[in-house]
Parts: sequence; C-alpha cells; structure tokens
Amino acid sequence: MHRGGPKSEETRGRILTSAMDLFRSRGFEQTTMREIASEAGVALGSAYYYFESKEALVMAFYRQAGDDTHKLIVQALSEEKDLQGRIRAILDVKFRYFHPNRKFLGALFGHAADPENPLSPFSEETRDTRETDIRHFEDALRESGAKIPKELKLHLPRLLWMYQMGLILFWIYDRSPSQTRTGQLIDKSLPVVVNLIRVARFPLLRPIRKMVADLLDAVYRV
Amino acid sequence: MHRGGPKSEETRGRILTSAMDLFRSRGFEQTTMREIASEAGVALGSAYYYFESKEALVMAFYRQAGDDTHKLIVQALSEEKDLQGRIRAILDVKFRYFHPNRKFLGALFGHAADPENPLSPFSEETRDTRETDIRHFEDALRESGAKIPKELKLHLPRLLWMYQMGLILFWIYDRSPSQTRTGQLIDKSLPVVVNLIRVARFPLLRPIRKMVADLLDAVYRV
DNA sequence: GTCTATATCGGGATAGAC
DNA sequence: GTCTATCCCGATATAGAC
Repeated sequence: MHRGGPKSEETRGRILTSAMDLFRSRGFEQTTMREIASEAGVALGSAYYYFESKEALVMAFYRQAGDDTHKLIVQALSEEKDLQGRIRAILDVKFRYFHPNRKFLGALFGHAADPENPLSPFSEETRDTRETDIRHFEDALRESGAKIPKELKLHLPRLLWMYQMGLILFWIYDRSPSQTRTGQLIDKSLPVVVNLIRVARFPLLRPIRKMVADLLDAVYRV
Repeated sequence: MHRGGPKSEETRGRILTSAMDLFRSRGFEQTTMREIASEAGVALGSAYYYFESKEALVMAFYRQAGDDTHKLIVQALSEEKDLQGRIRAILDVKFRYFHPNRKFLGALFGHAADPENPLSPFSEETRDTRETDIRHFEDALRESGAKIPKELKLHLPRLLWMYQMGLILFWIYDRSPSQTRTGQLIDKSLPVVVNLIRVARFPLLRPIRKMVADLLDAVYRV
C-alpha cells in the first residue's frame, strides 16, 4: 500500500493537499484528476499510483478528518459537565472543523447518499468513523449525570448521531450568510432535544415512551 | 422547447420510456445515453436533441410521477377520515407508486442530495412538486378534525413532509427482503407521530411546545 | 520503488453536415 | 430533426527512465 520512505510520503501528501484545495474551490465533480496531478506537480499516472481513484482521495480525507476531530472531541468533552454542554462541544468541534469544506461536502453528499456508494456516511467502508462518532455521544451521555429511561439507553447515542447528521445536512443546504440559520437551528433545537430526554421519564408520557422504545428496537434490531 | 408535431412528441416519448426501463433494470449510473438512444432506435445526438442531459430525463420522470401521485392522493384522501388514516393514505400511495423504482431512486439519491443539483428534492427546480406534496399534508390535517396547537399550525405540514422524506430515505437504504423493515418503521412510527401531535396540547409540555414553535419560526422564516 | 509518458477505452456532451 | 464525427475526461494499462 505504497509504504515508502519520506519522499513517497511527501508526494502523497502533496497530491492529497492539491486535491483538497481543488475540491474546496471547484467542488468534487468539476475537479479532474489531470488538474490534481498537475497542481501537485506530478504526472497523471503518479496520482493514480498513490490513489486508485478520485473517490479514494475523498476516503483519505474522511479518515484524516475522523482522526483529527476525534482528538479534538475527546479534549472538548473533558471540559464540559452537563449534557447540553457536552453535546454542544461535539457539534462545535465538527462544525468548526468542517467549516472550510462546506462546499466540498455539499458536492460530496451529491455523490454519497447512494447506499451502494462507499463514500456514503452509512456505508460499510465508513463504518469505523461512524462507530467512533456514535461513541462520542455515548460518552457525552454517560458522564453527564442525566437520567436516561432504561428503554432508551441502548439507542439514544445512535439517535443523537442521526440528529447530528440532520444538522450537517441542513448546514450543507444553508445558503444564509455564514450559515447563520444553522447556528440558530442548533441554538434552538439542542435545548429541545435535551428537554425531551428529560421529560421522557414523565409517567404521563409512558405510552409514547414505550412506543418509541418498541420502534427503535424494531429498526435497529440485527 | 422541442414543440413539434405528433411525430416529435412520439419520438420524445419513446426515448423517455426507454430511459425509464433501463434506469429501472440497471440503475441510473449503469445506463448509458448510447443504450437509451439505441433502445429507442435513434442516434445519440437525437437523444440529446430532446433531453439536454441524462439528468433532464430524470426531471421528466419526476414531473410525471408528481402528476400521477397527486391524482392518486386526492382520491385516497377522500376516503379517509381520521388523521392517522389520512397520513397513512398519502404514504401508501407514494410507496406503492415508487416500489418498482426503488433501485433507481437509490442510485438517484446518490446524485441528488447535492443542493446544487437540480435533481435534489430541495432544489429550486423541484419546488413545484415539493409544494404540491406539502399541500397534501395540509389537506390531511385540515379535514381530519385533529386539534392542532396554533403555534404549530403553520409549519406542521412541512414537518410531516420531512417525516415522509426520512421514511423514503430509510426505504431506499432498506436491504431487508421486500423492505419489511420500512413497513415496520411506518407501522410503529406513525402512531408516535400522531400521538405527539395530540399530546403537544398538554399544559405540561407548554415549555417544549413554545421552544419548538420558536425553532420552527426561525428555521422557516423567509 | 518512484515516476513520466503515452495509448486506449467507455461514456457524457456538443458541433455541424444533411 | 436527425445523424456522424469529435471532444473531454475518468479510468486502466504499459513501457521504460531514474
């Protein structure tokens, strides 16, 4: 898998950087492998020597982003106590990190929502990143001291991950300047989410709680 | 816009039919414009004369599907009284109509979730279909006799449309035989949705109701 | 092992002759 | 309105320089 010396590593890095720059400024579709190669100062064949396809370049970016944000999130979580602050911390890391890549992620979603597509956030190939991501929410819940109804305990982290994916989708589509609407959406929806988790324990809502638990079991059953 | 005689109309129709057949059996990506043209018995250039791109063929399909399901939904709604039955009627029409096209829609989502992409369900180009769709849920609510808190009245139809989009996305990803899991998801989630609408009026939930209304106003404000 | 140069192919899209 | 020829690009492959 191209395990070479520092020279090799450097070329590989240069190709990846060029690709990211072009993806960011022009989007995924518009960028050609020929441009990436020439921008990186290598021949087309070399680009293919290091990355077997245009998609492979994106997978490399995913992995990189996953590793980077993981470290940032672990750090951020250690500084927050209550549930809302802890979820917020995860979201802040994500949105700050992906901010320069919004256009690129947009174009990417256009190639990634197909379940057969390896780049999909739900695909087999991206499972590792996804599971790590879900575990962040598990951590956020566990150390927060929030009382979670036992029926919901199992699936709540995954549900929060879905909530996060929804926010990211909204953000990608958000045309408001500096994506201020997404900022509002987070500010206003996060308290709702946290409050829903809190009131879920109320006896009055027991029937709905049961229905939701039943629903989640059916959906996530293996 | 290629307004020609009946001959032209017939050729156009033949190309669209061939495309749909091939999209269904092979998916969007795998089908080539050359195949579509040859299947329709015309030259490649001719296919491009009628449809300026492969995507344009899909837009034509969208419009067709929108018109067809609209008629079916109006009919189905006239036969249902209570809210759950009425929402269910809309969903049933949709899923029955799209059933033969699941694979095709899947491949399509892989090219349609990009906000810049005209095929996106959120794009400017698909606005008409989307607004008609949302109006179906408005109708379902209005004649159902369900009491809707006034803060939620404005945005609830759009929210139900989002619920429907979520179900369709789940269905596209659903690998279970005959998509039985999607069936379960609908059976179990629809009562939750209807019950949430019902309990939303409870005084106990007033704070959350206010927060949600505030959230919706911010998100859908123009 | 690293990289260039070049050829070839499939497929979306276009130009221009008829 | 229809066809042929052509272009561009992603992808694959290969020969050979260093």
